[in-house]
Amino acid sequence: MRRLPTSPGLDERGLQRALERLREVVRARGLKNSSVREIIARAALTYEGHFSIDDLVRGLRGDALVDAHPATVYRVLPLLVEAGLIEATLVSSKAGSRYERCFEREHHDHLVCTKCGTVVEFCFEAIEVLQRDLAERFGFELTGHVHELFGTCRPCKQSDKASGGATHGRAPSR
Amino acid sequence: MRRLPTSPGLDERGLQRALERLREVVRARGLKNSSVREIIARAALTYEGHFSIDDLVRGLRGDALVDAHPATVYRVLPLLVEAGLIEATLVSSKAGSRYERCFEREHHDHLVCTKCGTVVEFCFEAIEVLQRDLAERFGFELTGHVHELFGTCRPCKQSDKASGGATHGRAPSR
DNA sequence: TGACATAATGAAAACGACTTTCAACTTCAG
DNA sequence: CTGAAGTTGAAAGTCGTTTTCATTATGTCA
Ligand SMILES: [Mn+2]
Ligand SMILES: [Mn+2]
Ligand SMILES: [Zn+2]
Ligand SMILES: [Zn+2]
Repeated sequence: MRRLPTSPGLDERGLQRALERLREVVRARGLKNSSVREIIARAALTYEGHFSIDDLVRGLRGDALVDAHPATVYRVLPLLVEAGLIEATLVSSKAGSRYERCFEREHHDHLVCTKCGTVVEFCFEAIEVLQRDLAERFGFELTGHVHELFGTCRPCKQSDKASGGATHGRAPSR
Repeated sequence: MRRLPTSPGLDERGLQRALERLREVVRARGLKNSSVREIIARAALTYEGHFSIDDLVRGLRGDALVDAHPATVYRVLPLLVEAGLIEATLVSSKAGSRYERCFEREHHDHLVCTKCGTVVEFCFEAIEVLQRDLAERFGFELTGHVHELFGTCRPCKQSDKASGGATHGRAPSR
């Protein structure tokens, strides 16, 4: 059982490898290259942590790069998923989808504090193995899984006990 | 690792216990009793399997009982969740929420065939234990989790191989 | 180096699940 | 019984996401 360090954004060399992979998918699907798409891909790949579509759009504007239209971002993200650059994550949040880079990162799942929104990323091989066993037992070929744990982190537990409800830090992100 | 049998709807005695629990919550929250709410609760508790809000509304109409307005169902379901009668399930389906009875049923997670929609309900204590260990390791007090496995069931795998794409049974339920 | 076919884009409208508003209707304590 | 307060259906509103459509960008083939 290992906690993963916060993922830094991809560096320029990694970015090049990722964009190359994107271009392969674009070629394979008979699409055309587009600078806007690559700008969105760069923003997604260099984002540190989990992001919503809105985070990305705002980030683009903030970076003073050409800002892409939300509709375009909505169109591009599925392509980035197909290319294996990003993946949907924290799927059980009822408010909008969230994504994170998966390109050149290892698989992990999430432990979330429902009070303050803290997210711990972990990699637990024993559980992964049991999941595979289970799928095999039932004759399924496993293609993916969603595994999110919810609870109260230690700081939240303590401030709950002490002050009867005040939070210790940032508010839950939605 | 155990596969759960398909849950039959609750029988009349169980229904009475469940409604009693609902009435306790209603009382505790200073609400009033309502026949419509109990009709919706009955429909939810006797539904066999996983249901969407729409399934429930249609079921009510079909049973020739008083049909409740969708808005009312949307209002009542959270109360049933609070009372521990039902819970949200199959949360990663991007289309509307799904629920299932949890009152007098044991906890379980889901293995879903993404081709045909088949859902296998399983109970895997070893994984449950590891989840608790993990949360404790990181100082979290665990309150819940979402665990859904995705894959291809044996029939789908075989029809894929044989006919190059035809499904063996019903289509994926969204 | 065009010129054409076709993909990509922004803007706005449409969508769908869900929530809120509001007037009419129940429920229930006094 | 009566009134205060919760509940309901109907309709409007919200919000994330998708679709439509006119315009612009890309790439292939003269
Ligand atoms: Mn993550
Ligand atoms: Mn189930
Ligand atoms: Zn916390
Ligand atoms: Zn199947």
